[in-house]
Order: sequence, then C-alpha cells, then structure tokens
Amino acid sequence: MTQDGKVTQGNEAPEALSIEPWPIQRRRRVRMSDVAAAAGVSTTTVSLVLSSKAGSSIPAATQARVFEASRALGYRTNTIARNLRVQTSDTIGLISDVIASTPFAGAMIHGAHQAAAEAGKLLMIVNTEQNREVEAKAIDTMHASQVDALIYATMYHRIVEPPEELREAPWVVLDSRTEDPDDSWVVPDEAGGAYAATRHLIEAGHRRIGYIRDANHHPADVERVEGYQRALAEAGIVFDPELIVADRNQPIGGQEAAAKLLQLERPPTAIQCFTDRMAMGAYRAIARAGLSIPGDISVVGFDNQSQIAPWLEPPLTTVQLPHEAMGRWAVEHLLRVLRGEIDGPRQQRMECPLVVRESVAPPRDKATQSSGHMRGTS
Amino acid sequence: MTQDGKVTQGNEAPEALSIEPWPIQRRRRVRMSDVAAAAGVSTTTVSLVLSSKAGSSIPAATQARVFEASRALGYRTNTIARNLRVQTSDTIGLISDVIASTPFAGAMIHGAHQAAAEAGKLLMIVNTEQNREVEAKAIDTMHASQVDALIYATMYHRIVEPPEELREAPWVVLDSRTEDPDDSWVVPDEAGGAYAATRHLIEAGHRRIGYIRDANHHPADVERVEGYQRALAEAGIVFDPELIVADRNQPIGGQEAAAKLLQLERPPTAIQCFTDRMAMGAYRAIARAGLSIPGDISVVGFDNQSQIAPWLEPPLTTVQLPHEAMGRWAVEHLLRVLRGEIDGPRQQRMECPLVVRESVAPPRDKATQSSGHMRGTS
DNA sequence: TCGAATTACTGAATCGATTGAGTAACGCTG
DNA sequence: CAGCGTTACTCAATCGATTCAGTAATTCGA
Repeated sequence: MTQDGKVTQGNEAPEALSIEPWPIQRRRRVRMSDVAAAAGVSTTTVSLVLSSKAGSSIPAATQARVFEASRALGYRTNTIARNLRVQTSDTIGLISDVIASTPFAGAMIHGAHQAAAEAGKLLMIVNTEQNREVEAKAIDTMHASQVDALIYATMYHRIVEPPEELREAPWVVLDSRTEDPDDSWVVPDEAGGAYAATRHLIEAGHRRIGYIRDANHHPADVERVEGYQRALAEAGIVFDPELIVADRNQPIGGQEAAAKLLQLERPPTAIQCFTDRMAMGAYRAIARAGLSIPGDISVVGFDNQSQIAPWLEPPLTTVQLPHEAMGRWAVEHLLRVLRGEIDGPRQQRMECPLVVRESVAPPRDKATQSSGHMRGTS
Repeated sequence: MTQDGKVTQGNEAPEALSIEPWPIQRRRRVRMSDVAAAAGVSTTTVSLVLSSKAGSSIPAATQARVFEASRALGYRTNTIARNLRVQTSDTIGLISDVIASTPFAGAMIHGAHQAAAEAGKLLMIVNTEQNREVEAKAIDTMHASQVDALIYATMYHRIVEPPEELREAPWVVLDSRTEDPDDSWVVPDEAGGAYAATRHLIEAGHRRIGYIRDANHHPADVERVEGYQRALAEAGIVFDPELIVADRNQPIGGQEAAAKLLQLERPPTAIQCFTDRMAMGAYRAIARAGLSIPGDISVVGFDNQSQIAPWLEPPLTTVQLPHEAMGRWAVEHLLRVLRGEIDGPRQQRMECPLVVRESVAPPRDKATQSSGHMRGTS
C-alpha cells in the first residue's frame, strides 16, 4: 500500500453491464474476491479451500463458509486467469487434415476426447483441409493458447512429415507415421488385421483366396497385402500372384476386380477386399455371376464401416479399424509424457479386431474335407 | 517503484528451462517485453504496432524496428494473457450430444469451423454422450473459459429443452428446435426437401407414389411426410393412405416396407423413402420382386449419405441434408448477435437440395402419356 | 515568438487466480 | 513465563498483454 490514499481499487464491481433489450443478460461475473468478501476471508483462503489442495490448515468451519459463499454467489473460477498464472491451459491440441468427409474422424476424435476428459483436459480441434499454410497458422494459434501438447492427426494411414513448428511441445502423430525414429505415432496394425481375416478364411477351409487390393499402394494397402501373404505362408499355401487384383478403392473398383477373379480358370472360393466399399462391389459382381455369398463364395472386407458392413446382405465379416482406440492412445501417450513417465518416443500399432458376421462359410467343394474346424473360430 | 532497490524483477528470463533428455525443448517463451527491449521501445508501442490498431502515430521506421525484432525473436502473443485483459476468449463453444457414430457430425462441425475461422474465432467442441450431467459440466467449463457464445448441437432433428446454464451467453440450437419462441435455432427444411423429391417424381410422370416413413414419428419424419403430401395435393393427386408404410429406419425396415408396397393390388410406380438407408433396403425388395430401377420402379431417398447414395446401383437420387450449411449458419448467427446486429431470436429452416442421380425415370406404363416434361427438371 | 496542436512515445494500472513469504494468536513445554 | 511450534490465516507479487492517462519534443499558425 502506498503513501497517498489512492490505491488500486479497480475491483469495485461495475454495474451488471447494461440492460440488453433481449434476454441475453450477461451478468457480471463473480470473482474470487467477491466470494472472499462474502465469506469474510482473503482470496488466498478461498483459493486454498476451493482447490482443496490445502490438506494444510483451514478449519472445517471456514471451509464451509467459503463453500457456502461460493455456491450462493454462483462462483466459477475464471480459467483464463488461472491459466495465465499457472502457465498452462490444460488443453491438448488436435490438428487434423480433414474433419469432415470421412466417417472415421468422429471415432478418432471421440477416443481422444474421452481420454482427455478423464484427465480433466480439454481438446482443442482445428482442421486444416490439407492446406500447409492453414496448418502452420493453426499450430501457431495452438501454441499461442499454451496447449500442453499436440496431436497431428490424419484421416488415413500414410507417411507424413509434420511441420517443424509442432516440436515446441510434446506431440504425436495419429493415424499416420513419420520416417524419423525419434517421433511418436500410432497407426492401425493393418498387417495384423489382414492376417486375422485371411486366417479366418483359411480356418473355414479356403485355400484359394482372392485378394482385391487398392491400386494406390500406400502403407495401408501394402501392409494389408503383407498380412494376407503371411497368413497364406503360415498355412503352407503357395501364393498365386494371379489371385491378387488391384483397382480403385470404390464399390465399382471392387466389382470389376471381383469379376476378374471370378473369370479365372481356377477362380477363388473366397475373396478378401482392401475395404468394405470394395467388398460392396464384390457382392455385386458375385450376384451378377449368379453365385451366392457365402454359399459359393466367401467375402471379407476391412474397415467395418458402420454404414456399410452390417447392412450388406449377408452382413459382411470384416476387420475393425481401431480409430477410437488410437485417439485414446494418442492422448494417453501425451499425458504420460507430460507427467514425465516416458523418456523416449513410442510407436504403436493398434490391433484391428476381426468382426465376424455372415459372409464366410466353408467352401462348397471342400465342405466335407475341411469339416472339424471352421466358422466362429476367432 | 519503491524506496528500497528491491523492485519487481520477475521478468528476468529464467534459463531456457532445463535440458530434457529427449528432444522436447520447451524453450522459454518470448514476451512482448523482450521484443520491446530489442526494438528499444516500450511494450505499449509494441502492442500498438503489432495490433496495428494505431493508425495513430507510430512512424514507419519504428514500426519496422518492432516488426523486425518480433520476427527475429519469434514472438507470438500469449493468447491467455491477452484474453484475460480483454475479457474475451474469441471462442465459440459447441456442445454436441454425439460426435461419433454419425457421419453427419463431421459436416456440421466442419461448417461451424469454417465460419468461425473466417471470423478469427476458435471452436471449442465438447461432446456429452447424451448425459445431462456431463452436459452441465461441459457448459460450466465453457463459461469458465469465457466462451463468447454457445452452440447446442444435436445429431438429428428433434425437440430439445436445453439446460438453463446455457443462457449466460448468446446461444443457438443446431439441428433441433426448442418450443420457446424466444430461442434461436436452425434445422433442415425437411418438408421442403421431401416436397422437392416428390415433385421430382411427379414431374417424371408418376402419380402413384409410395412413401416409406419411419415408425418413430419424430419431427424429421412428420415434416417429410407433410412435404410429400403437399406435393401430391398441389399436383391434384388424391392421397391414398395405403401408399404410406411405416417401418424401422434401417435397410431391413425399408426392404420390408417396400415389399409390402409392391404387393398392393395397385402397386406404386415410384417409392420415396424416409432415408437412404431405407432406400437401400427398398432396392433389395425391388430386385427380389424381379423388377428393375428405374425402369420398373423409381426410387428416391433422403440424407444423401456419402457412403451409400452414390454407390447403390443405380446411384440414388436423394435429398441432401444441409449439415455444413447449418453449422455455418449457427456460427454466423452468433457472430451477428455478438456484433449487436440482431435484436431478437431467429429460427431458420435450411434448404435441403435435391441431388439427382439415376434412380428416377418415367413410369413404364405412362412413358408415352407424360413425355414432354421429365428428368433433370430440378 | 508564444501558445496550441500534433507527433511519438511511456508508465503503470488492469484483467483474476495462485502462491511464496510472512504474521498474529494460541497452546504447550520446561 | 520465555520460547517454540502450530494453526489460521493475509499480503502482495506474479503471469503477459492491453490501454488510459500522461509527457516531452516538435510543428505550425498567427
């Protein structure tokens, strides 16, 4: 307090600001000092009581007075002021290339959200439309709001090179990989998922299994093919290159590819597809050929797209992409880093579980020879 | 400044904090005072220059020095400090009941995002899983972070009663309505969309048009039926109640309902469906009946679900839900309120445009009589 | 050449919560 | 009853940018 009486006194409670004509009524916010005054204590005490971090020495009676005053006034701590003081925002930033236009984004964001909420953190989402400039600005904004950590999310599995600006805080790549072994990322275990699907077919008795791959050989495509081949190899089935056909990742692509497979001299008894969308096309080709699923041909997909897989006829056996789990893992990883529980990068491949529905059965011609172990194995 | 030399001096630049073993290197943040020192001016000047709101009186030379220093040091204004001072967060909160599990959420969020970004605002998204308690907490968190305004979003059109806490700041309901005429909301113009679809069928020459509605009579269902009936009435077609069948909003529901319509003594020549998912089932029923689309039966859907409508065979003519436009409208409405350009509530029904694909053609038996005006009209 | 106006800045209060340092009052021990 | 340790608080600095209220220096008109 200075010599002259004129001391700081800005906290005088300006009138509830204006009477707006239409009921928005932004009432003046209650400050901690208001609660302090009402309870007859200092703001320090209020802070101590409300954050209940003082196991220290506030008697129950005082605590009760503070809580009561706080409740009565409808006090809510001003997060902005708090954040400024404690130098954190309790927020994790999520930068994604495309929020809309993919049904998977929701699941990823949902998982991340859950994990963040459980830890009392917020998730701040910005999407960049694949625009490098927007991206830089977004990252800047995030840092300006003091995000504790950042998630760099993409909407399908590929190899990315995140911008330098990211590295100012702990960060992780979600649903893509980088090439630097010092970076952390989480991706679906594509190979494992495809392996499980192929194995499911093999266990049903199939030995001639067609595979429809994407004509774009990005990581997801390449790794799924690897899983398929590994399963064949383990079962002692010689890989026949003629059984792999590539096409566009669309129903029409799947349809054309499946048609080719069916026209082979020795057609497959089962067809595995890169995605559910391609499987949708395969269904059509099979129907056109006068064959039935799974009686004549078994089919498996990949992605477990909720708008497709359960609704095809018969419902499609497919592999689930673990978007929610990945979103959750990303946040949990960052929390661990923030707590100092981790001292190096982590790379995670998240399991893709097989979802068994009704599109797989033993092959017709081998139905007898392979009885004993089939269906519902996994 | 006090008598004894010991003055505030917290701003001394603590060492770049610690050397972490693993490259996270959170370098000390550059403050405005650092820039001021480097440029040889006061923080006031820096602030004035950087916010360039002083057309006032800073000579170009000084401005240049400030910009240069700022760039050289990599200065970025601390949003938290700024927000505390200016008493706003430049953030709009979006509370939604279900972010995941619906392919529409993305579009809505995307539209809102875009509009917010254009105005230099952030969007803070929280999802509540339809849990009233989580919802209250989320709203509290939002207010605690001083959001400028709030969006209460739901994932399909219904009647909601938003919690009282919402009303502390400007707010709007997105994709649902309330019953209070003082509230603002934006919903799809369901009736208009259905009307357009029915009209499209009528213009192709159909006069006996079946309609598959949802067995749950929520607003979307009721209003679409209204649109259908209005189009019939306008065209002077007597409404035949036997042509409306209700079932579950799933492919199987659509299939069963369509089958019923086809078994009528005088079956319809076209079938309009409550959703694309039901249309998907209708396609199957029509195929089972040995009929073709659109040769024997025309079909229209509703929703324009990206994972379904374009991929059916033939591609489905349907009505687009304006999720992105609604998200955008919600934010723009709030911005207008914040700028004081609006003095009362607004209720908006957003147009649902018809998306013409290939599932509609003139009815076979009337192909001659109605030639002249058909297809591609809208 | 004086005073007013303009230009080019700066000092310090301010937003609201947190927290390190401190103090008054009390009980207890020797 | 001096002195120490608790208990129960309070003071005021602090986070970093914004902005009101100045001030010193210069220009300009009369």
